[in-house]
Amino acid sequence: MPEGAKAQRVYLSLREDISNGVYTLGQNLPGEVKLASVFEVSRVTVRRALHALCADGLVERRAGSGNVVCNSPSLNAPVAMNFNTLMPQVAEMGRNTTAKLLSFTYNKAPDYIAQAMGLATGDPVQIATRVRLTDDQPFSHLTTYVPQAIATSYSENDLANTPLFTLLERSGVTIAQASQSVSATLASPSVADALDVQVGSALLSLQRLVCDDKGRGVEYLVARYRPDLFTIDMTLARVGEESNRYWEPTIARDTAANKKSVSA
Amino acid sequence: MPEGAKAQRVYLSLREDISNGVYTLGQNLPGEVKLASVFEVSRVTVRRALHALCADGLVERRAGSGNVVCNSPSLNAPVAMNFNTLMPQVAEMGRNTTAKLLSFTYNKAPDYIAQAMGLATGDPVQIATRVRLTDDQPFSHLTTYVPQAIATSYSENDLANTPLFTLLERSGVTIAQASQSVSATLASPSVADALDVQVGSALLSLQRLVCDDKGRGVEYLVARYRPDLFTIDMTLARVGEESNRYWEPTIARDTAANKKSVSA
DNA sequence: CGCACTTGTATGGTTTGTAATACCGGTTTA
DNA sequence: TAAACCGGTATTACAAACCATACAAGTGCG
Repeated sequence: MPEGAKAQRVYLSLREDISNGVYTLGQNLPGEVKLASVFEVSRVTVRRALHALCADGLVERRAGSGNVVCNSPSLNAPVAMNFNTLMPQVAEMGRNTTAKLLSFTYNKAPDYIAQAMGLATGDPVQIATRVRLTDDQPFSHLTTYVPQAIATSYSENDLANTPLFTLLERSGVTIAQASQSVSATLASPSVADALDVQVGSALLSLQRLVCDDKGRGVEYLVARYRPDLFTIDMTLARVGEESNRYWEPTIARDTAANKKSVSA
Repeated sequence: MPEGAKAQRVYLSLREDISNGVYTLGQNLPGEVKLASVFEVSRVTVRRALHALCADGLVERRAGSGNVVCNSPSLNAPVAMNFNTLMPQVAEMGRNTTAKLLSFTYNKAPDYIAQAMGLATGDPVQIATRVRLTDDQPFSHLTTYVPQAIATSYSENDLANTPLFTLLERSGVTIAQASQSVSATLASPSVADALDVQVGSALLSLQRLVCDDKGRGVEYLVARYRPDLFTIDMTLARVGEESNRYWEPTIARDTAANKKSVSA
């Protein structure tokens, strides 16, 4: 298997560091030879990455002096969706953002999904892939799996305009519980294309299983988010006495105050 | 800029499709020539990708017959730490895992951290970098920033053995609130080395600001987690009536039951 | 100035990924 | 059985990416 372009890895890594505040706007960045030894590549490769950063307007190259950071991408970014209990804000977002339906089929679900939802292997599910945009910028790539019996109660058109929760609850499903798991993955070509990022970028990954009051799975979500446009924020309060102190999530509908405290 | 290995793109794309249910377990996958034309690469390139998939145990290659899907990824994942309210389980983990102190200095904090903690730019903070391992596998890379006045109440040795929360509360600090932000980043050379992953791998990223009862920042955490060994899990319950339904986090100390439902 | 450091440029050679083509052998189906 | 498809293998060729090196030129500082 090919190793994957090294120059691109250097480029992405440096871009990360800049947007994460490792290198601030003043006069910084290690020298080319230093970077080359850190990344264990040749200086030519480092230069390719630096040229790309320069073309992006992130660094300015000064012969004899060094490379200075002259802009930060995510600083003035239209950041971010934020949520505490995750779901409610997603529902609210449904009104402020646009969605695009990429694919829509009925098929049997992958085993691990069928198993998690409590379906027999081979049961048909509706598989829909959507992309959500804010200000014409795609920030999330969602693939949902819904048992066919439930899914037939709404149309392909509904899906493009209305959040799935609303559709499900309108269909008479009583949503009771959800369990979700957050992780990170690399952008595969298809989602990279849909999210308008480079292949190999880091993406926030979310898997969610939604169950009704009878414990049957009604939705399984596989989501990918652009980390520069989307973060999962939450605030916790320390409660309890003495040796029995523990953390409790703060239920904050209006979390505007938190946005500034922990940037991203 | 290099384009990034084609064979790898085909590999990732196919893997995505398999795990997303586009190709199910039966007898499928288009022929090699068909795939080559779809991806607009040569047949040799497709074959490389298929060989890699075969080595992963995802497809079985049958001469004369075709390629059949024989497994789905993420099934046998060696998952994972899991937590709901994040903090308590971290404290529990402190006893089951080992930690290694990589660096320990007093220095001025980066601008954006000083600002978030409400410090004057230039105020010295203790900067400690630790790696946590489970079964000798490093899974998290933590960098903590603590104001020097507070940090002097415990020793460098304490830090390697005891969770920071315990140390802080033992020092008389009244921890009141925390706000955190979850995202994804690429592995930079230094953390990649510490976490034993390739440079450019995807990592789960967590930033956390902890404040005391007077609203002063007492700890700022920058954490990186290996997505294959660590996920953030949580369960939510749907409560409320009719139009006022919303999600509420389930406070689950014992979340063993959730582990199986949403794998990773 | 002169030294130490930086980026800019040029050269040559090696490695790697990719393409195009041809041929062999197994599988399926008419 | 024979034709049509499939994957397995091999060859040749080309281009891109990468590396190592050396040297020129710009900058900052004592």
